[in-house]
Amino acid sequence: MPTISDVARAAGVSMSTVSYVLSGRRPISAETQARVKAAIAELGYHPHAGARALASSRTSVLALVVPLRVDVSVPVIMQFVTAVVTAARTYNHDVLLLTKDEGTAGLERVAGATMVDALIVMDVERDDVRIPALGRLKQPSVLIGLPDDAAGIACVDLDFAATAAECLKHLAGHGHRRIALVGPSPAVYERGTTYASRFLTGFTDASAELGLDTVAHPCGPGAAGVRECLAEMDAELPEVSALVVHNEEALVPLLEELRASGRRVPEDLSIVAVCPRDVAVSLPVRLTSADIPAHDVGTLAVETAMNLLDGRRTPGTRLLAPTIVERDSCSSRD
Amino acid sequence: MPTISDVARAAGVSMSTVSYVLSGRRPISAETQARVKAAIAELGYHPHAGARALASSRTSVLALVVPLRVDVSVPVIMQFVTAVVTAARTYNHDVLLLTKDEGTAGLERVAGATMVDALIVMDVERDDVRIPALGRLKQPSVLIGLPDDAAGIACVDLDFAATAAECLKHLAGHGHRRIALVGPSPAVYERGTTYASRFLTGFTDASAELGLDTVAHPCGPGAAGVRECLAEMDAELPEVSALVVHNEEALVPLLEELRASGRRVPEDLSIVAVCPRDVAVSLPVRLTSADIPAHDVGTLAVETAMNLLDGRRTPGTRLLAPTIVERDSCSSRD
DNA sequence: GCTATTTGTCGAAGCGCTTCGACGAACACG
DNA sequence: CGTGTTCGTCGAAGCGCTTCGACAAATAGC
Repeated sequence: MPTISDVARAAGVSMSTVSYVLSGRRPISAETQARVKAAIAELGYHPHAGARALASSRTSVLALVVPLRVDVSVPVIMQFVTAVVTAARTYNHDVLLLTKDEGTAGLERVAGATMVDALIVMDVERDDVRIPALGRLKQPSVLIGLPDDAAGIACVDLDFAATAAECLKHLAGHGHRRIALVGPSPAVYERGTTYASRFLTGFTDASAELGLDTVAHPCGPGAAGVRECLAEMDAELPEVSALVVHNEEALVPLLEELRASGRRVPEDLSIVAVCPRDVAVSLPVRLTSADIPAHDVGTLAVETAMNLLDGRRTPGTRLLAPTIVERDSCSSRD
Repeated sequence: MPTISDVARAAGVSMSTVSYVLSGRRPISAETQARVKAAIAELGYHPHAGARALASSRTSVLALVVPLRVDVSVPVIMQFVTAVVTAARTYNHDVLLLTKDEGTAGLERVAGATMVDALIVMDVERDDVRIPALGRLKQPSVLIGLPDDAAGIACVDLDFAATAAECLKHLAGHGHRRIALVGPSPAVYERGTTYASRFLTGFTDASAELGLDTVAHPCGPGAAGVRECLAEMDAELPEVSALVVHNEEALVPLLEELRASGRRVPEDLSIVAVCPRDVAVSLPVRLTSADIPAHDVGTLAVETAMNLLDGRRTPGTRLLAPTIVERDSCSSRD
């Protein structure tokens, strides 16, 4: 492996000149640059990441903490991950993958060892123990999600309250007045992931504002969970004409259950789902949905981290506005 | 951030002694060890990863290259990823995540910069351009998959040929003689991922050996793909009594299509699927399946990498034996 | 009891890079 | 034409760690 001094010798310049050609931190004449670059290419030189990190205290690596086997849908997680990795690469950074189950120790390990320049943390909970730990690190961090108290840490997420409101407005616009929310599984609420409660709050508020009759219920896993949820809703508010489904896992069994009980979508029952685009279009009925913009959120998280690294001030919290895409699961009721 | 010399001073020893306490490469008396460890704990010392990498040429990081938005099922990819990350941690390594779309350049970048000790590459194709590139690196690598010519690189995968044979034996054991294979989408074959062809070969060979009547067809995406695939099979080999499904994406639309056309599973048609356990159990009918042991494969890949790093010789290719788990989608035919 | 060996520790030399200060050369200004 | 600047380059001092050789002390071997 050639080193910077091999390059310097080959190009007939000093090491520092090579370094400045690479970093652009000082002006170097065009001819010298050309010679250095030629030498680099010819020798197949790559700067040693460790040496660079040691000398510059910059690693060009971002940590990304992902949840493992939780009730967040796996494809959505993967979308975040690919968005973050792709965005990081556009800033010449790589991504070190940590799992949530390492908890606080994992964060302290990679930060303490100066393995990363910044951290991006997914699936933060209402009162996440990792937040104070992140605050203690010398590296900046960005949360994907919105805890009760972010303690000054930057957050990025979809605006779930606004999303709920949009779903209701969409249905109300189609003439629906009696609407039920099929929420995430009770486990999600218990775990304290705030997107569930933010959505619920948005739902309740918008319902009042629009003067609708609504109920909301969590929905447990599997066909059994769906059946139970539907039954309870039916008891509390009979004859709903539309469903807002904020639970990806429930989508397949829900449609199956409705079909089995003879309720057609959208003729008998309209549905607006909150899920990524590809899930919405891959089901038997193409669902009108509020897309979860995993890609945008991931990209924005990386951008925020980069701003922080460059010492730029950034807004504490960025909530992305929802977009509803009309497909085939909503009918008008007049 | 305290450095090793802060620790040394606090413990009243030399830097090298601290280093040897940490690495265990030289004998250090119990008392000294205790003092050093106390100092480390008190100061909250973490060795600087870059400095360590520079001095020792070891990074404690593994690269993992994952496919992005391909026709491999996302949950399966995620299982590999979590298995690799978890296994890596048991060896005190972290994982740097690369995406396949960076191609050869990504491998050369992280290896050339000495960011990683070894590379694990998923989704290798029949004649993958990355294989020669991997051979040129100074770091060892492990492939998940089995190319035509691994060029001396270690490979780990499920034994798909044996899996196909097991599926057929299972069905034959239940008295089925006319069996169809619903294969991956044509795109998978074209891309040259060998698991598809290995499975197909195993299927054909076992079929001949067992004296069965079989057909095999790829199956395109969505309900349309499934319908077309079923129709063609029906034309070529009418009245099959069982299906081997080697296509996760097709599972949901396939079951839906069978239900719609009034064919009950398993009364009218038996099914053995090749998919991860959780997919098999989450469908309307719990499927008898050959589990894809993503966890085992990922773990084994990391173990292999570690052996390689320690200079231990390892077998060139490790193919894991399949396991068929009986559930509710196979009936006996006498 | 005297030479080998082992045990426990230290000092110093790098690992490959960035960055600061220095300095001559070229250029600008009045 | 002197005096400031800017430009382009160099040398050297680290960044924090590992590891090699050295060496005193303790232990073993005969």
